[in-house]
Amino acid sequence: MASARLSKLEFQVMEALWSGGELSIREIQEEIPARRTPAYTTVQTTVYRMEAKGIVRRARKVGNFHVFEALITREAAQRRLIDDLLSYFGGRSQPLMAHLIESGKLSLGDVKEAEKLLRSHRRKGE
Amino acid sequence: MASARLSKLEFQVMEALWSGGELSIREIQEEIPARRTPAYTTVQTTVYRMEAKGIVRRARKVGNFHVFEALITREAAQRRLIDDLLSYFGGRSQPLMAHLIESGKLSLGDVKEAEKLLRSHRRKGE
DNA sequence: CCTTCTCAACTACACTTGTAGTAGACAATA
DNA sequence: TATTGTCTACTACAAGTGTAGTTGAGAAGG
Repeated sequence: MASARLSKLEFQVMEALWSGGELSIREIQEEIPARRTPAYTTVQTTVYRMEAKGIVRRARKVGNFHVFEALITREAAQRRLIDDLLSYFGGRSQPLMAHLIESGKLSLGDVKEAEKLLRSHRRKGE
Repeated sequence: MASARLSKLEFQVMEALWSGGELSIREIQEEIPARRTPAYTTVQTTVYRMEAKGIVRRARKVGNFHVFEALITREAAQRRLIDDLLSYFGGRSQPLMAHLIESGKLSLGDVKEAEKLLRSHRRKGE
C-alpha cells in the first residue's frame, strides 16, 4: 500500500484519474495525451492490472460499465518516482540539480522560488 | 548511440566501469555495492546484453578473460535518467524541486550552491 | 423485436530485466 | 601430468509491461 512503482502508462492512467476523479476505461483512454493513443483494450488491461495491485478501484457501476478511482495520491506516486531516481545517485540530490541547471531546465526563478519554499517549509518545522 | 535507458543493475555496472576504467566481469561484480550481490553469471548476462546494446565493449583480452569498458559517459546516462523522470512531470522541474524540498532532500545550502552554479553557467552563455 | 454498439472478461504474445544454471575451454597448481 | 578453479558462451525461466484480439453480454436505437 505504501505507494508502488508506476510504469509510464500506469502513471498516465493515474494522471487521468487524479485530474478527472472517477472515470470509465473509455474516459481514461481519451484522457491519455500520448501522440499515439493506446487501444482501448490496452488501457483496459493496464487498469485491470492496477486494480489487482490495489492502486485503483472500481468505485461503482454505471449502466453496463465501471467507473474507477485512484487509491494512491499524486504526491505519493511522484515521491516514489523521485526516490527511485535518487537511489541511482546514492540518494544525493546534488547531481540531479547540477544536471537540471546544465541542461537549462532550471531557471534562476525556479531556484528563487525553491528557496522561498524551503524557508517557509523550515519555518513550519519538519 | 544517443544514450539509452539503463536499468538499475545496468547502471550499477556502468558505475563500476566509470569509476574503475577497464574491468573484468569478476571485478564488476565485486564492485557492485548491493546488499545482496548478484551471482557472477547474473552480472555476466547483464554485461553481455549491454554489449549487444552497444553501451559497453570488450576492450581487450587478458589471459582467458575479457576486460570491458564503458561506451557512454556518466553524464549522458544521468541526463537520460533525469529526462525520463521529467517526462512524467510534463518536462517541468518545479514539481520535482517541490518534492525534494518537502521531503527534506534539499537543503538551503544545496539551493545556494545551485544558484551559484546557475549564475556561473549563465555567464558562460548557453 | 432485431440490429448495432459498447463493455467486460479473458487470452495471447513479444520484449525487457533480474536471476542463475550448465558445459566446455583453459589456466594454475599440486 | 592430474586436479581444481575460473571464465566464456549458452540456455532457461519468471515477472513486469506494452500491446491488442476475441467472445459474449447487455444497452440503445430504429
